[in-house]
Amino acid sequence: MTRKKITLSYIPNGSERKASFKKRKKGLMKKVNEISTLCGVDACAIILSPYNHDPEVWPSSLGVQEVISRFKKLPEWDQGRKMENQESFTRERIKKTKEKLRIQEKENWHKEMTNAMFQCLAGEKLHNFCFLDLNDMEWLLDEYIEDIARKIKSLKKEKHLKNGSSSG
Amino acid sequence: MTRKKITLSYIPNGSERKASFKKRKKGLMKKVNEISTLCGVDACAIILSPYNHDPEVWPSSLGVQEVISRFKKLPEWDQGRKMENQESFTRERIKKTKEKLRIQEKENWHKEMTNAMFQCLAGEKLHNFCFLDLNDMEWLLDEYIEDIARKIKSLKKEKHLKNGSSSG
DNA sequence: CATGCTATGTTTAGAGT
DNA sequence: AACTCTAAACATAGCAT
Repeated sequence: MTRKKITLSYIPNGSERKASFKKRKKGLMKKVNEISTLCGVDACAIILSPYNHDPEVWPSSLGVQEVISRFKKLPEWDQGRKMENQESFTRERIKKTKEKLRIQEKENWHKEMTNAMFQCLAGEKLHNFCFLDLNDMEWLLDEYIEDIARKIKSLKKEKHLKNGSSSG
Repeated sequence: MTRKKITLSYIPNGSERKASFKKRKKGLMKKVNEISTLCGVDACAIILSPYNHDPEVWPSSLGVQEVISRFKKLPEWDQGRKMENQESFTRERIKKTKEKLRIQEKENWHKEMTNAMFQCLAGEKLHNFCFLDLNDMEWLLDEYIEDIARKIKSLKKEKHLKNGSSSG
């Protein structure tokens, strides 16, 4: 079998999650483009992900600025009205969000453990972790992992050189 | 046959376009919800359409405010950087946009004609039309149509009463 | 005009490279 | 890990009600 029915909940496996994100981001971008082209409406999407430190935006930065400014300008909007037709959706979302929260909390614990470990390795630079949010943390961790991988590699190389050429 | 391959261009027929919009809006909402749930990212979509006077927003007004404020706050973003990976997409979009523009211009002419007609019916209130954009115009027109429908209804009722009870 | 249906076009999970 | 492939899941155009 090549595909199972999706269950709408957080994908625990990191690389699986990233792969899914990449595919779905592309699909979403296409959809936003399609609805705006086919139906002649202004549409944009914004994604904040740990995979790109900057936000990812369609149809373009300028386009979004425009849509946002129109969104903010509308006098009748007033921070949360006209959501009646999204009400049921929102209600359902609350349930999902709570489930997500539980998973996040579990993950947070894991991250904290990992962070503690990394602090031992990377020193006091990490003390300002408390000022960053989770996405930034994950990004930062990736950076450190790469950094450490590089160090390991260079150490191996060094060892190899020592063993290979009998320097002494 | 029940379905043909879509050609990505503005749907000229109004009701067809609206139907497509409704379906695709729902689909887009689902997708935004899915990517944020499955991949644990913050995502939102904003649509400005002539079908709703207010912008339509996911996951919620507050959620969008949050995403927008984070989007605007990010110091490294700086109004248009990090768009390299969307560059080719944007280039293609320019072509589509030009085509869309031509169609819009045609539609605008039509709307102006219709507006002129309504001005004759609704009087000088409409003189400030020139200060509004097209979406607002359409919304306003809907309002006037409803208003006129109400008047017609009440006139009919009046006539009915006169005919029914022989009020001397 | 909205809603529901369904055949078919489109997306994407899982597996392979 | 990033890319390709493919079949199943999913979205939706066109039609019917």
